[in-house]
Amino acid sequence: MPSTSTRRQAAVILSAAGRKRKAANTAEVSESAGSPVFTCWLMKSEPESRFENGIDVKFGIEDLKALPNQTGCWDGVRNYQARNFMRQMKEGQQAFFYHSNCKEPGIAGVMTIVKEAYVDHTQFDKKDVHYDASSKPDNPKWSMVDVQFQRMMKRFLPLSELKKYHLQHRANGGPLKDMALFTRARLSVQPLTSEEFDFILSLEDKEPL
DNA sequence: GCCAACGTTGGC
DNA sequence: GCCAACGTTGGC
Repeated sequence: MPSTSTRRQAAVILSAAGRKRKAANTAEVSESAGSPVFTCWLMKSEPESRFENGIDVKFGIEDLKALPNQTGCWDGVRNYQARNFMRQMKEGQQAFFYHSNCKEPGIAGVMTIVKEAYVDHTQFDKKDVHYDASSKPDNPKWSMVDVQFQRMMKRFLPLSELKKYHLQHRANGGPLKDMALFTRARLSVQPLTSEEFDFILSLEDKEPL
């Protein structure tokens, strides 16, 4: 969790350049730097086999759980915004493990960030699906973090249910009205406000909508 | 398998 | 720096 105290009401913040801009949402805003500080995350991965250049890209929450120490590196992110969010992650923060591109998409469990961003070695590996010929070892483009399995959700939270809440909250107000999963659909690593995170956790104890 | 949304690339 | 073409994501 962040060492600086946070404000949750602030919607207008000051960028480093000193220009006023609107925060993406009512996320936490740091006292000092003036950029939004996110503390919770959602990370997507595919739990079902799919072959890319002859290589299976399947990696579901069960695969993470099966690794030594239930810990693995989140490699292969090749999108700048997703990468930048990973670079903001701090050790000890929590992230939802989201299952995408599968029969039942949704949130499967919770993991912990156990190592902050470092060079993703797969960008230099010609055999890797996510090899990037344009990235040079003296100036690597892509980063990854290490994540550790924390727990399964008490019940799987399907995208369809989250979407119902999102639509409801968009109409009448509520914590999921701006959730990145819906407003930034293709982003594979996304920030959640603590309000979004806590609300989603509260759904575990509710009946499916 | 379809295709909408959207990020990236590259010509100009 | 614009923007059309292209490629990818990911729900359905």
